[in-house]
Amino acid sequence: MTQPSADLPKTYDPQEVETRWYTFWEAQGFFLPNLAEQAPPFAIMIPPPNVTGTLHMGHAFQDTLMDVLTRYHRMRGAKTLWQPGSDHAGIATQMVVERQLEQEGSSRHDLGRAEFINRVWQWKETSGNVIGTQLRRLGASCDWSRERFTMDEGLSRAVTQVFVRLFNEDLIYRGQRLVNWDPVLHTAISDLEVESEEEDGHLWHFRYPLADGSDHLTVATTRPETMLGDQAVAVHPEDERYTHLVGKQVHLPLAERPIPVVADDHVDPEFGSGCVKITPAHDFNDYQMGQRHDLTLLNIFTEDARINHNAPAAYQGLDRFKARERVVAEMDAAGLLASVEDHRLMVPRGDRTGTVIEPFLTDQWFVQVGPLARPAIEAVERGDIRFVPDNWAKTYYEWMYNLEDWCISRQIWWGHRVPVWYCAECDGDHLTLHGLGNLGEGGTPNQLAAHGVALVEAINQAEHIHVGSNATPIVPGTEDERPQRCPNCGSDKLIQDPDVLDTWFSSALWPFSTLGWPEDTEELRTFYPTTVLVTGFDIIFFWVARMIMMGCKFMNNVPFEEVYVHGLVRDSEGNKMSKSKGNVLDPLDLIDGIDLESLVEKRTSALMQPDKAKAVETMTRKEFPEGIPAFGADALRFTFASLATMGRDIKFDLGRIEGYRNFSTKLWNAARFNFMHVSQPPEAPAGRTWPDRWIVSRLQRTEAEVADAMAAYRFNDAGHAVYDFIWHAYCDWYLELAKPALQGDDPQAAEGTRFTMIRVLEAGLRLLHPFMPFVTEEIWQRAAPLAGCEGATIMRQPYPAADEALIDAEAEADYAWLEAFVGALRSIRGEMNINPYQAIPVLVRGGDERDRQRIANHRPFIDALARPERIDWLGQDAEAPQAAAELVGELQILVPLEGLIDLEAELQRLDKELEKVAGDLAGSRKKLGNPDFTDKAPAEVVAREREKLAEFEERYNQLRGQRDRLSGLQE
RNA sequence: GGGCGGUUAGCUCAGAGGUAAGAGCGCCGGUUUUACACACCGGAGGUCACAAGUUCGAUCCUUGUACCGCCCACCA
Repeated sequence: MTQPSADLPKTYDPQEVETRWYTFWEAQGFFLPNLAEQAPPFAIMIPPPNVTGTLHMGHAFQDTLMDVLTRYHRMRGAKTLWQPGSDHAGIATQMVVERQLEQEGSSRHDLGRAEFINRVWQWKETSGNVIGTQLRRLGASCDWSRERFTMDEGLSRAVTQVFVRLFNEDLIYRGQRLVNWDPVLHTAISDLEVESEEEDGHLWHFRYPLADGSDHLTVATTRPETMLGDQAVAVHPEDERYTHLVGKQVHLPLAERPIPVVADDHVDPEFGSGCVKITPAHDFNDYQMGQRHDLTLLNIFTEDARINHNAPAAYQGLDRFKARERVVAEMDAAGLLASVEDHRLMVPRGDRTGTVIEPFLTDQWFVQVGPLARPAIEAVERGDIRFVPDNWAKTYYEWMYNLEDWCISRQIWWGHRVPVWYCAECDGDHLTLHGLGNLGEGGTPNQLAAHGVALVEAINQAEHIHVGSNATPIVPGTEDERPQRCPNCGSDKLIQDPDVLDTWFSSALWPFSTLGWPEDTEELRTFYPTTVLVTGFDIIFFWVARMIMMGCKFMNNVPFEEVYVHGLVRDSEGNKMSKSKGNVLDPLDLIDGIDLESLVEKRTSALMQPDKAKAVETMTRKEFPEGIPAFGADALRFTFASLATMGRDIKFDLGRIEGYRNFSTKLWNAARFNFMHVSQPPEAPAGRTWPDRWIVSRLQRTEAEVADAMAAYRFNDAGHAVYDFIWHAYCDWYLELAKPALQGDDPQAAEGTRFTMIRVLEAGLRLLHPFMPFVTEEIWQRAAPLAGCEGATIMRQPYPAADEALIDAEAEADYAWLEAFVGALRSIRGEMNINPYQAIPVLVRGGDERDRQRIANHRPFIDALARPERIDWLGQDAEAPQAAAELVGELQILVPLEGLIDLEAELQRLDKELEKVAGDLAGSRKKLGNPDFTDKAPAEVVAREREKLAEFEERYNQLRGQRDRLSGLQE
């Protein structure tokens, strides 16, 4: 068993403590749920980070919230699973490894498919999943024994199952469609992976001559190069300028072929000339119009967006942007360029490569989402899934009602390969094998056979296989991994579809695939549906919606009951953090610290535009002149929890984390104080003093507050309640109130105080543990035995729950009185600049019997906290000396001025106070003078207002009298 | 074009139809007291973006305006 050091240093050193405890927890298996336990389940699936990724602030934020929830529910007795894992991140990972190969002067094509995939696995084993280590540093209490990877055998089987079942239900189909094509990656991507930004461009106006040479039409385009694929010119059917031309032909320049003029509602007569060129194979709108008018789909691009053989010879092989220049130049030369104007337009770019995406005509696999969407929408409507905050449900509906079919095939190598085969014999003409190495150039199976090439060998060697639209898919039977023979001809020469599935296809299954589906496992029965999903709004469409669809489809139940949607972590200026902007903070640097030079180096090395390095450096040096100190994981976690307010982005500033680092130190020192006074378990006292009863009462209130806040995912409120309790109630007041007894000469009183002091500390540690797991464990290990607790770890102790019976109104009233009394004296001291250690004589007057008793009973506390020299009662009519005065209820507290206080200063102070009370008084009178208020407002509100008025009046008169006496004496 | 969110103390943010709007940081003044200067004590600081409406009462509800931000959408 790990033990905290016997002599606690003055300041808490998180680094050593944190790693020590994490190792212990993990080794002891404290993170694993006990399936045999009779307890309600609580499960959270981690949104699987990319295996290529490192922990950024967004992760750290999100994972902190998940861990707070996990630890909280675990301590509350739930059978708790936080399921960790990572995502194979097809495109991202493939890019990482390809970049490596590039540095070695190689490429994936040099390696071939099988070898390349090998290489990726190798990379994954050695350097993948850095995040796992980082999560541990953060304190994440995931069940690492159940860690999953989306390409694990089990998860891959789930992918195949899902694909085959959807395919057999016609919910997955293959089709030739216009898709978003990334010419750098040579793959299709989904709509969601395209990010459109407004950019500066031009609008070119071209003249297309009529075929009969009589006139011309002017069309406007932002993409001149696509004209090589134009199939028509469209005008609005009611546009009188052009109706007579509909049905005629224009001559398409450069391509030198005739195309028709068609009429279509979609054309906006107000825009440009009111004529639109139609390129059905290269624009989504034009594709639609092409369908309506039965136009040919003429593709003029290659896979890397060069001009292909369908265009005039002079253009073939040209890059799209070069082709654009050339088209413009030639049109201009031919006198057909009418004008050019500047134009802002939305440019679609790939979210990974940043390259301009092309609408491109290819064969792809799609999920028909309509039938899947309906139950998923209903699940949220019915309340089976609740979004927190609930406005996100609207965003969800909005998207779900407008779903387009989901393109799930990707032309990359790293990922789950589409579980579809084709028969080389039956489909001998529809399959083309490319890059066969020494077997030759390639060709269809039939052609290869004609040349005497062994098909199986060719299949194995093919670097790329093209599957024609008419090929017949063969999918595995439900239990099989792959079909052995063609069901049609019995041939075993089957060729697998070359595409892999969108990464999100497998992540959509995460909530059940990680629990063992399609097997009916105990974990699945126990933890599905999971309790809550914690995620950012940015992946509601990518991931959340798809999990709901898949869960409803394959589990007949929602994947989670609640979705907590958090905001984005931004820098202190409110900018999105990004490496290319050089404004990122690494959560690990906040935990362990980093010196300025390293920080500057780190931030300037990953810039997109290297010329910004100077600015980034200046900014960094200004913001972090001393670098970043090691705040510790606890401080970082508490900061995130405190900033986690509903549906709002958070700006991360160092002041906040510094404050919470201080909080951990504060707690540390409160513990040191305890250990100074408590060395063995104190005896339970026969009766408790009022400060003891008060702090216990206050603890119950805090516990209730935390429970309410946690139930509503109000992490900030929960954190604040604990903070306020520990710092302001326990440290500032309770420990100060404990000192007289601890240092006094009544051993029984001291023992009773020790008893309460250590037990409240212990409860406070448990209360705080989900937020600050490390420092609480470190202290708890030592405090627990003294507080009569047993156990190997705080993280498996029961979470403190409020006990109504321990709420003590009387003790709370005593405390409130004392706080006011002491506060009054401190305020006089503070404002009159009296040294805190100079004893001051105090006179009291007025008040009631209760006040008398309290002054007598609480005298030791008053002495300790306010240091009066003596307290004397003054008769109601007795002449008071010149004095500074405060009021506690009706009790007047006077501090004689003589030798202590400046009369002028006290008069000013009184005037200020009088002014304030006069304002309150007037407000209250006005309110009560309004018959509408007294008649219509609820009786209790009116009654409370009357009480208030009486108080104000009393207070005002007292202050007035004091002021008059003082100024009278002055004259 | 549609939708969503924001505007409260110098800064970062909480907040509820009804006392006198809060916290942390920062600021000002005081204190090295035997847990803690990463501390303690006292204090200053807000027309709750603007306008109208509902109400006995609005900073909170409604509508509108302004500014900021985000998401979605096919105007070439």
